[in-house]
Parts: sequence; C-alpha cells; structure tokens
Amino acid sequence: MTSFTNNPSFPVGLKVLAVDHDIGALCTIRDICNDLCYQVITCCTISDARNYLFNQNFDIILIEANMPSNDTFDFVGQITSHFPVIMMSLDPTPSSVMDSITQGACAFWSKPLDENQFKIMWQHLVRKALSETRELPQTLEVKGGKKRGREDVDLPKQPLPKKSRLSWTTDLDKLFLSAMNQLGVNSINATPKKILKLMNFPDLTTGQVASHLQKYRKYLKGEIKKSKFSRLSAFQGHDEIPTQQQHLTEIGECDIFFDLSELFPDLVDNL
DNA sequence: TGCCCAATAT
DNA sequence: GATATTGGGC
Repeated sequence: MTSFTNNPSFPVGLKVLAVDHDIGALCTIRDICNDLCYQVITCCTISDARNYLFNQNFDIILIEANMPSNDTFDFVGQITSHFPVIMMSLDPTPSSVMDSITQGACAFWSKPLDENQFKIMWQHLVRKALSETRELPQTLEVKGGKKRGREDVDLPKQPLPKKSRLSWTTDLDKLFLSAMNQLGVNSINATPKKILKLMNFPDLTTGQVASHLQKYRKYLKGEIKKSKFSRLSAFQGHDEIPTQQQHLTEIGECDIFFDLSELFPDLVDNL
C-alpha cells in the first residue's frame, strides 16, 4: 500500500463481506479488494451472509440491493447498527436507495463498481467509529473471530484513547501544498477552510490546517527555513524562498503531481 | 455568527 | 520545535 499506511487514519487489511447473487460482480469485488490488500469474503445469499456474520467479524459489508430474496432490507436493518453497510445496484432506483438509507446503510454505489470507491470506503468505518465510540481510526484494525449480536453490550468497549496530535507527514504536506497551489499561494482565497476542502483528507480539521498555514506563511516570509516547514524539503534540497511562480513550478508541475495521481487519481482528475 | 489569523499554550 | 488552542477582529 501507499505510504499513507503510516497515517493513523488509514486502516490496514480492511475486512470486507460482499453479498451478491451475481457471481461476476463478486469476482470483480474480489479482484479489487485483492488489489487493495483488503481481506474479502464473498457470498451469494443473505442466509450465507448471516452465517458469516455469526462466525466472524468484518469491518464493512457490501450488499447488492436487488437480491432475489425479499429479506435483504430486513437483514440490512438488523446489521447497520453494528457495521457500516454499503448497498449497490446496477439499477439504483429512488426507492431502493431510499430503502437502503432508511435501513441505516451508509452509502449506495451504482454499478459498475469503481475501484476508486473502494479506495476510500473505509471513510464509513471511520465515521461510524467516531460517532459511536470516539475511538481513533487506528484502533479499527481487524479484531477477528468474535461474534457480534445486536446488543450494544457485545461491542468492545475500550477506554477512550486520547486523541493524538496530528503529524504533518510528507503525504499530508503534498496535499496541503497542492491545495495552496490551486488556490494561489499568496491569494486571499488560501484560507483554512478552502484548503481543507481541497485536501479532502478524512478527519483533518480546519484548526489543524490553520495551524499549518500559519507555519507555512512564516516560511514564506523567511521566518523559518523550508526544512522546518515541510518534510518535502528533505528530498527537494533547497532552502530559498520561492516566488509564487517558482512555487507553482516547484510544487505544481513536477513529481509531486505525479505522486498525487498515484495516491489520489480522483483528486487529480478534478484539477 | 462564522471564519480568519496572530499570539499563546501545551 | 511542532502542533493545538485561544481570543480579538472582521
């Protein structure tokens, strides 16, 4: 996986249960999950899905909305309080989308499935964890084995870990500088909220961006060295303060965007 | 109010 | 030193 694995927001070995009567769709899901180093179990019926959930734990469940059996949505309603559930369909009618969401599903995906959606599907896991237990995402690695019933007492209750402070990794800096580049380094548009929006990084806060922006501006004014601002400088190897144009060239048109396109193809497509 | 940002705290 | 929080100003 990418170097994001050293970021606490990025889960390792996400464990997925995929339920679909369409074998071809299950093969696609299996291939994508294998590409992404996710663990995946596939099955064709709700009944099999129940058995899997009874015997082992999963991080996230993917279910075809138009299964032949008529108990799909009942099943979904029973499990969404314990797992993030994503529904999917080749034909996402308003009623099937509405039924999915009212049963507690966290998303509805149109087929054909897109690997890019899988790359960020763990956001639902993070959101669920934050809303229910306030646990940090890094505690969400596969726990394995344990059966979960419907009652909340079956959910692991760990002492709330103290929220660790953000570390501005090279990857985060790339996102930050890319956002700055898009907004204009010296532009009044380069405000924390807009930067945050462009960075599109899960759980990053405006305050954290604002704090980093403050440091970045100190660097631009020459009050601190580049090496003290960004870890990127460790391999870019020069300390002079760029003009805006130099900065655009430096950050926008070279290898950083190449890296970004690998890490965030959907982001770069939108540039 | 919400947001920004410089100063200050941890 | 790096990041989070505070508080005044807009």
